[in-house]
Amino acid sequence: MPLEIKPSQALRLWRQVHLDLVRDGQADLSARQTAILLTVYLELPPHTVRGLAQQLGVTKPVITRALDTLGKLGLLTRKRDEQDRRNVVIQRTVAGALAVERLADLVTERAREAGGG
Amino acid sequence: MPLEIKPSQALRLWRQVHLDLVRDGQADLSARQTAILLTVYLELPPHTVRGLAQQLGVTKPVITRALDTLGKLGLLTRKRDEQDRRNVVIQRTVAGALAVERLADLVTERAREAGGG
DNA sequence: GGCTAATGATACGGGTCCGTAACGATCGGA
DNA sequence: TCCGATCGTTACGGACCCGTATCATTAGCC
Repeated sequence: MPLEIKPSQALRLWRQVHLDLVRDGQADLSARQTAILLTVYLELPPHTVRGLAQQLGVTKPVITRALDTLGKLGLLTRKRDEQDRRNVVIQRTVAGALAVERLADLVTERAREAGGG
Repeated sequence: MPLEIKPSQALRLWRQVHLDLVRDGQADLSARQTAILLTVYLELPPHTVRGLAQQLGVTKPVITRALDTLGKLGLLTRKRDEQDRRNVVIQRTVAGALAVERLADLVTERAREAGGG
């Protein structure tokens, strides 16, 4: 069941949600950080720095730094992989799950309002 | 006609579009910059620094700096208001209009794919 | 043990952005 | 003309992020 949405609706939705995020005083995440956060919470674990770098098409330091920031915000954590101690596994947190859930509700609600255009 | 979308669909859509933006090597815009850009292109002119600051709930320097960056990227321009030379009018550009249009298409297409979940 | 390969983190110089405060330019009315 | 109000911008010290190159640690294999 495809999701029917017109370009004008899409833009209104995109704008309104971003306005909400800014006004709610949420952390001003960049597109990269948002992509990382949602990938960790939507895709099946395990998530590694290298894997994320490949998925986003960016270098590893970009991921490391984004994880620093997102970790500082409490949205996710890192843990050594005990099977292969070279790896670091990125894990979800309660605060991160709440933030993602809040975003989902925000988009859903704004989508309802953005109808008919 | 409201836009029916489930939270899980909303999140998949949000993630996929952000992934596309990152992978396409677009400028890594923050939520604030995106909100400003779309406001200028969706709302009726004229747009001023003060007006944008009020709409976003941020201070004026935040808008000035965002306009510096977005202007450097060619996504919009500033012009003195000749009626009241204290004011600066933010104007759209061809490159900006194209970028916004591309975003609209991106969201629309990904929405189609994000259906059924 | 010694080698290579792979992982994630760090160093570096440079750019951007933050919030607060101050600034110059401009308007409008006394 | 002068003076307060308003506009957008800039200064400041500090924090974050960039891309490239390099690093220490670990794994796996001989």
